[in-house]
Amino acid sequence: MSWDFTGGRGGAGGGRARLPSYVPPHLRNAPVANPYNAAYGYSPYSAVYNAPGYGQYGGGGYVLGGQQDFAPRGRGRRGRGGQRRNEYESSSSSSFADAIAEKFNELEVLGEEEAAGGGGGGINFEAYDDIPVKATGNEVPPPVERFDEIDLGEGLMQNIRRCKYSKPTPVQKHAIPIAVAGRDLMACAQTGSGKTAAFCFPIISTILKNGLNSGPGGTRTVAQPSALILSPTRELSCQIHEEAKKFAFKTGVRIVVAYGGASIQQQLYNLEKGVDILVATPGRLADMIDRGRVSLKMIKHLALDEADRMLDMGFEPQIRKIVQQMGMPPPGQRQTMLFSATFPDEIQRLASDFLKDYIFLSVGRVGSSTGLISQKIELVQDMDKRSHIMKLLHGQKANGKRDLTLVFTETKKGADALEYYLSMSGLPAIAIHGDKVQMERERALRSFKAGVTPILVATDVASRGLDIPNVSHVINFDLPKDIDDYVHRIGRTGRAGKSGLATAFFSDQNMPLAKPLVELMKESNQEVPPWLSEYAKSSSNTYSGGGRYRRYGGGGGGGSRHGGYDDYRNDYSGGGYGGYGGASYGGYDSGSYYGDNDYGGYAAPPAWSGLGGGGGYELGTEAVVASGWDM
DNA sequence: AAAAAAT
Repeated sequence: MSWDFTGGRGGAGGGRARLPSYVPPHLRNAPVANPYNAAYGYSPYSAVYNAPGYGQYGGGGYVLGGQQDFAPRGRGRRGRGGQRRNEYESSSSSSFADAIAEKFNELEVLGEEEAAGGGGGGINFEAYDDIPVKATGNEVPPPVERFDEIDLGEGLMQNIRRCKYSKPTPVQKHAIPIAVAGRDLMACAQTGSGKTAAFCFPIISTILKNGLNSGPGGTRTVAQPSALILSPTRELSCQIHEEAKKFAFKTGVRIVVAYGGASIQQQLYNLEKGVDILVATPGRLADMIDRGRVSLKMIKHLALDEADRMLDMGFEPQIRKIVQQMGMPPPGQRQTMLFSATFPDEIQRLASDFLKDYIFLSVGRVGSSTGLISQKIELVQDMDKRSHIMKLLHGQKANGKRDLTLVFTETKKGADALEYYLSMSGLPAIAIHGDKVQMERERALRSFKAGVTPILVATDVASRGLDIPNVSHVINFDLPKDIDDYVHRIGRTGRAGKSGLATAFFSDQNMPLAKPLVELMKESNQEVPPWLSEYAKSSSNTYSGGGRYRRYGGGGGGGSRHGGYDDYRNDYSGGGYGGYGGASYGGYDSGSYYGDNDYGGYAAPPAWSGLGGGGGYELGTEAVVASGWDM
């Protein structure tokens, strides 16, 4: 349903080929800048963290390092991503190795600049001293403080150094030892906190230890990867692929990406050359399996990025099919790792089918302080949204900022319409959404990243995982129905230690979101507009969950609890979900699962202090890093 | 009344 104006608008396109969707005037007849060929744009944050470290580490569990009042709730919001750009397949590279080598050169140059510049960019790390960490499950492997505490293999270690990851991020400190131990893992960590590396390092390391597939692996035409990484969007799969290639540089580990909207022939050809790690979106993967070109029978590692999205209503059947009905070894015979910044209990429950004796890891900020992301909610009715966004954007223009602004709309049509409106009004905007052909999607993203069109109007296709440097402003032109989507959306800014602004237009349509939004803002110490608080109060009785778009059953009770973050196994007050034998900490009883508006009355922080000889350790506080971050 | 994901 993309628009096609090129044919009908005063001959604007001249004799050019018709494009399947509207091209803003400033992009017509001009080559799109190609940031990718020129610079990898990896930003170089050497991990500079003031790590107070864990508290003492005693016997059965961690002793708190501080932050005694940490309540086990909250969500992984607050992206502080390392900056890292995507590089899609670039036709200009003479060879793969050259291309990668170029990237590392870029890295090194940037790394020096960054080092000279002082790394922190003026960020006050003091404000981010406390990152609560929680890991539950049987016999949880203890975290590490440094990459070299674990034998990841020389090749990988070298790449880690090349990437200037001098120190693991908090999620990496915990997840890597767990994953290297071969354990299953469900991990919640902030947007931009280094999740990609957290699952890639152990996978690459293990593959190196166990020996690579010799030759093409499998037969010539049936690829048999030993690891599979699934993600919910094509662009995110690309990004993960790019990341993973850097980590596997010169190790011999082969990584191939497969997603829809691009030539399957090329992807199949890449697979034929051999693959150890396959990064894919679900549809294309299933297609390849159906064609008999990919077999999952040798899978030893399965990672789902944005796992809660992958298991939400629309996606879950596909994923279940791939994981359970297409030849993959069952849990216990493979390692399964799920990562996301948000993890509702309902989804955790679904996901537990895929896991065996897993560890639940939660690394995030609770009641996060001053906030790299400043959230503003404005009361703007639908009919006033356009004039309002014009005001905002013109204001930014006047500031002479060259920063990027990411605008979210609810629908694809809405994205196109807004792109058109902004473009017609002289603002350099471009849209990205799932009705565009892949090339246009990638072009839009490139053009945005390069600053050619510093305004990107997007649907939720761009809400998760994408690491786009320099997004200083996220505008929720339309608020999402689900608060988790809001969390992911605003997590596109405030990355790499920079501050970010998130502005939302709240209209009458958004009443059901009032309460969860207020809770979220309070948790992140944002100033809540009085009118919104009022809405939240009145809506809490009106909307008791179960809205049309409510993805997760929600049972009611104010409909405000938004799961995630806590191991649902400890949150369960009823009968047994077999097999979870007591090892975890003493389990705070999280109060009523249903019915309580305020996150259930967590019985209180001290509840875990008596962790007897069990497995789970608790909490440390750590400083945040501005590096190695993301995904 | 939605986005995404195969052709």
